[in-house]
Amino acid sequence: MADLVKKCPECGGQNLSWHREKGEISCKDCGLVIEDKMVDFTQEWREFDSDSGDSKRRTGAPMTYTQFDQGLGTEVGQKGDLLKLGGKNRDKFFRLRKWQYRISTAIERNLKLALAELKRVSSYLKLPKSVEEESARIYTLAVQKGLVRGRSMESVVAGALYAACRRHDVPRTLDELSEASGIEKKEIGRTYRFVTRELGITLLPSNPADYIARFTSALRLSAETQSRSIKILENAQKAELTSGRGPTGIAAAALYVAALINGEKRTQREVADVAGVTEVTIRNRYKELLDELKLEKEIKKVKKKK
DNA sequence: AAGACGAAAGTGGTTGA
DNA sequence: TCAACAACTTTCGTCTT
Repeated sequence: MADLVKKCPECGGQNLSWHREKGEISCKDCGLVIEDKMVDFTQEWREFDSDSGDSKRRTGAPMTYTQFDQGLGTEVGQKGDLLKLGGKNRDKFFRLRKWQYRISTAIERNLKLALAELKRVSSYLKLPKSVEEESARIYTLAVQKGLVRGRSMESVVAGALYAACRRHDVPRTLDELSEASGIEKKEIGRTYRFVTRELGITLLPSNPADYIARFTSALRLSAETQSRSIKILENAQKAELTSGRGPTGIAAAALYVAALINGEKRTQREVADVAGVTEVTIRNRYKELLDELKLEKEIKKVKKKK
């Protein structure tokens, strides 16, 4: 990480120091802070015993990403340092401080606004705190990488939230994000893809099963139907019906079939609405499910009971 | 009359030359 | 950069309950 920057852009000196605790790289010659508010992302996977723990662990005081500067603000030059410098250097120092100030306040102002927006959307969707933190982290990274330039702040916020939801296995559909944030669906999708690619965040395609719980309660179906649909999903995955398809469509179809079998019929329209897909998609998935999983018998059984 | 079904044409995004 | 392509949607007509 430290080797990304080898020379000080201001004075050309190579005497850089990396303060891990402060999260910054600065030049020891002229005092310019080159990288600010960096975060050490590498992970130590093991902690051998409680003694080595303290030295391996990289977290210090609690740091939260939902505070706009994470409590890690940096300023160029303290009073004490200035007194040691001669006139010429002192001028330089003031210039640098002004410059740095401008940049950091711009970023911080942006972050402050963005995090307010993020909190608003997050509470609208009733997302857990962990997701909010995660998305704030993603957004902060995006800002530092300059990924927000040319994009609206709101859309990047929405994209970060979407990514964080996926990471925490509490997926919300793009439609829901879109409704909560007022950003167009495709715009969210676009920034989401862009941001995750640029930040190297890899995400598994979301699992249809993660949607089931929410859909079940939205349709007020029984717990049996829910577990039934999850079984159907498992079989569908074995039959390789799930790859390449939209996870919401699969989840919706599985739930629809399960409801049918358990005699809690919902119309395709109802299921389609809560899942955010069309009836047609449900029909297609539904048909595939019947073909591959031999569920016809079970459905007929229910029909006979009538 | 409402829901289920299927065909056909359109949309936005990915992929591979 | 463009064209082919897959998944999904929209729309609409027909069949079933």
